[in-house]
Amino acid sequence: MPELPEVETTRRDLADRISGRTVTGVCFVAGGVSPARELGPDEFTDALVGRRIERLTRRGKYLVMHFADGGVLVLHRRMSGNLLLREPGATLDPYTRATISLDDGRELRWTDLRRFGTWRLADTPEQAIPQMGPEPLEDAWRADDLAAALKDRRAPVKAALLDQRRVAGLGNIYADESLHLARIHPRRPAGSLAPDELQRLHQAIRAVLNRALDLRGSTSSTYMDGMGERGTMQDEWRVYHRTGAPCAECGTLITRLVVAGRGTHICLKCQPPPGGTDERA
DNA sequence: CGTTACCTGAAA
DNA sequence: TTTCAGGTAACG
Repeated sequence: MPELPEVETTRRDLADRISGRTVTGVCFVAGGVSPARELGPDEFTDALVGRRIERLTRRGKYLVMHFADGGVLVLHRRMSGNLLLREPGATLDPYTRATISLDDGRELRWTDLRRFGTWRLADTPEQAIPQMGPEPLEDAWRADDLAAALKDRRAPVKAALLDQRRVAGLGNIYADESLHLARIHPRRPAGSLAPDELQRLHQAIRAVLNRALDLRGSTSSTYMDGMGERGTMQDEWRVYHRTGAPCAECGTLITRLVVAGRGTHICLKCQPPPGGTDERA
């Protein structure tokens, strides 16, 4: 899915453009699973129409639309969801599953090829968002916090990075990219990292996420920002989706393996396997 | 802990 | 035809 940088890019694109607008209509495209799983389309529409959008925030990979009455609409894009703001009469976007009409005539469109994305209405964000770890781009997040989150864990460090309860917002792309930048093998037990490795990983996560934010995220197939444009971070991927291509650091060909059930991309020379044993794809 | 399920393709 | 897919929840 869109990970932290992609969700934050969308938030920045849309926040000022939809703040102050009132919802005038909601339409769910018929057929298939609706993003609003908990309420029927009519009920959901009734619950949204007439409410004024006050601001748009983000927590991990969740987008939160705050209404003037204090309630929230919490969106999660999962694998292929996008939230686009379109002008009146704009041509239809592929895989549009739902639309929210605004009082300036513009329309928010929810596109989602795989239909995994979810919308939840709640009184507060906490009601709709599960417990989640710290935001890695906040100043308050230090190497010590990462160390504490990984301490005593025997799970592969990559699995720990993908666990939103330890750090919020990392997904498969930026976990792989961060581990390569930090020169750490994804199968290393999380609790086995030395202090200097934790330091490097902490710094790498920040560097990778900040660079991705500068480049407005990564687009490989379905991701788009709030205006429907592509990000360009994919042009700087070090390992992700680069199986068989040379590592920019040492020229070794990038290997693909499966860790924590996810496709994982590494340079075996830059990221030596744990235990000295040979590791293959 | 790892695996499966959810859904619909796109790419090999 | 088969594999892979940016995420999570549920299951064993």
